[in-house]
Amino acid sequence: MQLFNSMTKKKEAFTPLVPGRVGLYACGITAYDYCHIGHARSSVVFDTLVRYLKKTGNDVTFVRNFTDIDDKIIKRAARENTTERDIADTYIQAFYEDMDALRIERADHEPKATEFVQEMLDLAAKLIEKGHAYSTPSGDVYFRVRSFDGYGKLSGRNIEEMRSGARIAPGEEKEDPLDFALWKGAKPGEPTWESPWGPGRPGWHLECSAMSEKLLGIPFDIHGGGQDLLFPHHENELAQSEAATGCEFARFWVHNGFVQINSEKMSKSLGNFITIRDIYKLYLPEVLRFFLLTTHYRSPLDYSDAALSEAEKGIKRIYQTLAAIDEAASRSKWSGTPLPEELRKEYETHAAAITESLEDDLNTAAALGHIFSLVRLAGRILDDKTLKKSGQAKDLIVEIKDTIRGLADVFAVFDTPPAEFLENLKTSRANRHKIDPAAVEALIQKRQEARNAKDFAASDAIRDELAAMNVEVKDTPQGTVWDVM
RNA sequence: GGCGGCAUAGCCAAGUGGUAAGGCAGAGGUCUGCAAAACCUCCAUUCUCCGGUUCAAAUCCGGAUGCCGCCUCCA
Repeated sequence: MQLFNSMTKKKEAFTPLVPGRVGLYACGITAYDYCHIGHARSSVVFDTLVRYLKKTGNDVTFVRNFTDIDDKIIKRAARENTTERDIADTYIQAFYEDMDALRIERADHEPKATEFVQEMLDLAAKLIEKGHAYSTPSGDVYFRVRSFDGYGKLSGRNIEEMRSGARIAPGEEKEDPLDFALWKGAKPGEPTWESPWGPGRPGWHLECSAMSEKLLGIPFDIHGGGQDLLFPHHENELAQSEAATGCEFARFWVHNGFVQINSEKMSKSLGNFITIRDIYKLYLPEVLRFFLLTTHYRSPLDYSDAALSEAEKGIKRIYQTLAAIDEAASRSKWSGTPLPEELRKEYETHAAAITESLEDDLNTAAALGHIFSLVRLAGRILDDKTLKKSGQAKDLIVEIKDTIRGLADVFAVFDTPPAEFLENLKTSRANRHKIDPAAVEALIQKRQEARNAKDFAASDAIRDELAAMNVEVKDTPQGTVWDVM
């Protein structure tokens, strides 16, 4: 497949180092708070990529780490008068709850930084030995940025330009403002580990270098993460690993775009921070996942209630078609009316285009476009009085259904039984609008009585009343049913 | 200030040289007591603007304008 490589800034044909085996490392969360929509996006992007690589025949080893020791965790533990371990465990647990609902598969390895302290110490020692790092009197260890020629090659910066902006903070014993910490000497009240340089704790960048090398070996195929990690995190990881080993670190760098709120970056200071669990209160997880797939993974994605609700309508339509196909296909007698060749061709064109879209830098947005085209094709057949009785046409719509549902192993949507999805959606929407089903049923009963009496003025008035509650009524041959708008 | 990205219909969005996918909204139709839902059909001679390259450009090059991100922790 073609994959955009942040290192070269262009799409390249992706082929694993060892044919049929892919090693992928994605930076996971720092466990100090609930996951937000941005984490959801990043997780969905790499989950989808892993699923696609597996589907196309690769044996994938996927590593996603947890940062369980860092400034923010320490701060929160202090504020809540508990341990760093407790904070990390709490939010790792929350991560699993949120991500399981989003159908994010567990990674093959989910290392925690604190489990790899020895590997980090070894790596730091190796860097010191090679002259790429140095320790300071207060027990810090810094990476000597200027000692590594390739520094800046990933993020497209050069050292001289960066130097002008960098400053050495008071109390830091850096040789150069650009140097970054591999190891931080102990400060009062912080958890520490023993090291050759005295007690302290690991710097953030070091963990990913140590864990990826240990679990995947270097070089590995794909390193992923959010666009914001490109600099300094990934640049620093690369410098550490390549300086220490002398060989290439990661062959492909894949970065997902940001989720924005009203075209602005989401941040706590702006007060536009949206957690995944906040969204689940209003929308089904499957709707969120579908929404995240409607935009190409490298583009910025603007989150809004309106956008999510639009996505909800879209996926509802797909499920309604799947349900309609099931129902149509359940009849037992079929005519011999032949299926027009061009309809079959249309199906094949779109079905092939779905695969081509995914092959092209995991373009889920384009793939979804073709899925909708298949939905419309099925709708046309279902709408045709002659064709809907044709055995050949039935075969095609069933094939359309199987194609869409078959995509579930990559998209991780579309494989809920349609009736169940539609029912869940109704419940989700009813909750969102605070609709009391019993009250609705009572009104519908009243309306039915009016209708039976042919008192349409009264029945329409009740319908208006329901509409004001966001309830829509549908009079079907099987009786009146309702749904939430 | 340095580096980078983006600009496609009312809104969202795909599209890296061959003549504008798809979704939502909207309009018309089928159905219906009337509706709704569903389904069908229609809906950008044009891709922020100005130049250039080319037989051919939304797509490449140069310039302008606007928006955004990174450069400090961040998915």
